[in-house]
Amino acid sequence: MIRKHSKQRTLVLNYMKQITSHVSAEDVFEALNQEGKAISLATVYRNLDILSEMNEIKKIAHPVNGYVYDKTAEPHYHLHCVCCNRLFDAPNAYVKKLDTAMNEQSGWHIYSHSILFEGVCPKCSNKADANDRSERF
Amino acid sequence: MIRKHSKQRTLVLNYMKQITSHVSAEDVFEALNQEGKAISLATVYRNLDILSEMNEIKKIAHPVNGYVYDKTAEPHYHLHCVCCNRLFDAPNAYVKKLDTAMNEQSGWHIYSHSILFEGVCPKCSNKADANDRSERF
DNA sequence: GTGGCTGCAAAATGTTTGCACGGAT
DNA sequence: ATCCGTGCAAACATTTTGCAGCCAC
Repeated sequence: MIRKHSKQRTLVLNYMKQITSHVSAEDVFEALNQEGKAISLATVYRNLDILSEMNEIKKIAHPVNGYVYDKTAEPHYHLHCVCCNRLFDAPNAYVKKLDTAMNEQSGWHIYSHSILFEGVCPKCSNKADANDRSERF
Repeated sequence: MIRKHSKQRTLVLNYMKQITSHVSAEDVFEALNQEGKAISLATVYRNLDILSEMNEIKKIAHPVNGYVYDKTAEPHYHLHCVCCNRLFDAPNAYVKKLDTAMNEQSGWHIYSHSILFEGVCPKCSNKADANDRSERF
């Protein structure tokens, strides 16, 4: 389908390229409106999906909070904090050879893979320690 | 919380232990009722969550179809067919050392990880080939 | 008898869709 | 002029919740 330029799609894309974490459609909707940029929630949903399709961003299934969008479509890995449920990018590089290996091993045509680490982020670890301490006294 | 035995939870657990793929709550609901085992959808949801909590099964975010449940809580890897959207277990073993490595690299307390391979399953590859062929003639 | 578990229906949540209008090409 | 994109509200799919009665302990 031939896509036309639209002010709203540009708003969404610019917002996505500037964020550092991972956002829901609702997040984008609220952030843009807070900035005074009027846009409807349905349009945010539509454009996030279109931008995913255009490989500008990536839609990912959050382990507990529905779908979130990633500022890039480049494959990389994630850390999920089971305590605060936030999602972070992992610091290591993408291991492309896992794809070719799985390709041969499974008989599938593999495009890419993603790794999701489950754990507790430093912030929540500290909070837990503080709680442990306070519980002891 | 103290858990009491219930006929319905046993039904759900038995069903989960016997399946080979990955199922939604709706799937479990329909399958059990088809077998003549009366159970309500809300109870299926409740028990799937309880069983996850008890580490008998695992709730996973399907990349496109909401949540599905895995017959085991043992960490392992998955293959997702972007064509038919079915989810399969990967044939390779869990690499525990990825967790310790990420632990050191990130400063997080890592529990486990999962790898999701994206690709096209053999069945869909064949279908696509057939289509290509038919389109040519 | 207490308190968890169930079915049912209602509610809540998250996302998509139909439609008439406005804007890009 | 065409037809894609928008806002709005309604529709929709999925999951959760409140409640009264039932059942396990």
